[in-house]
Amino acid sequence: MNKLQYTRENLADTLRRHGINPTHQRIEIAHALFSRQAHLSADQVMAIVNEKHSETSKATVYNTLNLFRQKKLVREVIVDPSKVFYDPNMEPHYHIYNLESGELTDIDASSVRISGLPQLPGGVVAEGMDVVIRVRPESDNNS
Amino acid sequence: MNKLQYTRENLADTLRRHGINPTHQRIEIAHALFSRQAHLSADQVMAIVNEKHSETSKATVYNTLNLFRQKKLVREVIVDPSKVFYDPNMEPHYHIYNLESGELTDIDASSVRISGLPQLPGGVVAEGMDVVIRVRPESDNNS
DNA sequence: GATGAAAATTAGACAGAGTCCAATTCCTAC
DNA sequence: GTAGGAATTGGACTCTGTCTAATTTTCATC
Ligand SMILES: [Mn+2]
Ligand SMILES: [Mn+2]
Ligand SMILES: [Zn+2]
Ligand SMILES: [Zn+2]
Repeated sequence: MNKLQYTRENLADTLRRHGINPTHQRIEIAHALFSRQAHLSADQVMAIVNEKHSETSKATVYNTLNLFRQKKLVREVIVDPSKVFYDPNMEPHYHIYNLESGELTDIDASSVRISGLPQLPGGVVAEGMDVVIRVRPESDNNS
Repeated sequence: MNKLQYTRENLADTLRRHGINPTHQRIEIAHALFSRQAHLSADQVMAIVNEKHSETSKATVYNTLNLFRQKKLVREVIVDPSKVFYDPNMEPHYHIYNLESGELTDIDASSVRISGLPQLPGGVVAEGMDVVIRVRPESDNNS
């Protein structure tokens, strides 16, 4: 499925293919997301990118993640009311969200069949569908 | 479907049935949500409850909405990264979210059929499933 | 009706995510 | 190497939501 290594060179090409000028900061942010194939918050991206030596500002992290989203290089996952997650997996897929741990897991969409959705109201076009299964550890009476 | 009027008296009974002590503030907050049958943010609830004369603090609005959620009187809808919506409709249903206007519309779940979802990982139990169709006005190249 | 304890409410300080802006730095084309 | 547009930066700012200690309300018991 993932044919190529996430080297800086390959990532720069990917950025160019998405119409994004591949700067040093942008490549590092892309590397953080793609090499891990994980759902990361802006804060987590910031920490990863600056762990060796500080080199990318908060403003740039937010600017870049929004740019990536606009250019459809990553998608946003809105499940935690306190922060957005960024997902480098653009294949159609759904999520399991553990309310206790905050852990976010992918569900492959190819096996899932959804039918009976109504017509959309006029004048709008669907941009995507999010499916989130909220789960809790067994026998947990809280929150 | 909604057999009874949302009078303060009936709402007080509903609160009691959910194990919630029906105080003046809690009844007003319930009334804001149920009489409108709308998806409201904490801020909107606050504005409605205080529009005649200020009588409910921000802390109480947040406390009460969280209490209602715990007691399963309302549900949270997480679609806007900047705020949570509270939904008095506890019937299984899904949502259409207009990314441009922020408008949130219900989709009746009874006609929707979802199959092929994988087994949940062990040790967790599903608390619910959220389905959100993100839409945009036709021919809108932005955001 | 007074008394006291538990429950609820409150103002305002606080925290964290995300945005904005003006100043600086970086790239690229000449 | 110069000019100009693009990108980055620190830090102030906004907004949603939480926390806390003080006050008010509720309610059972005398
Ligand atoms: Mn570096
Ligand atoms: Mn009133
Ligand atoms: Zn994912
Ligand atoms: Zn709804």
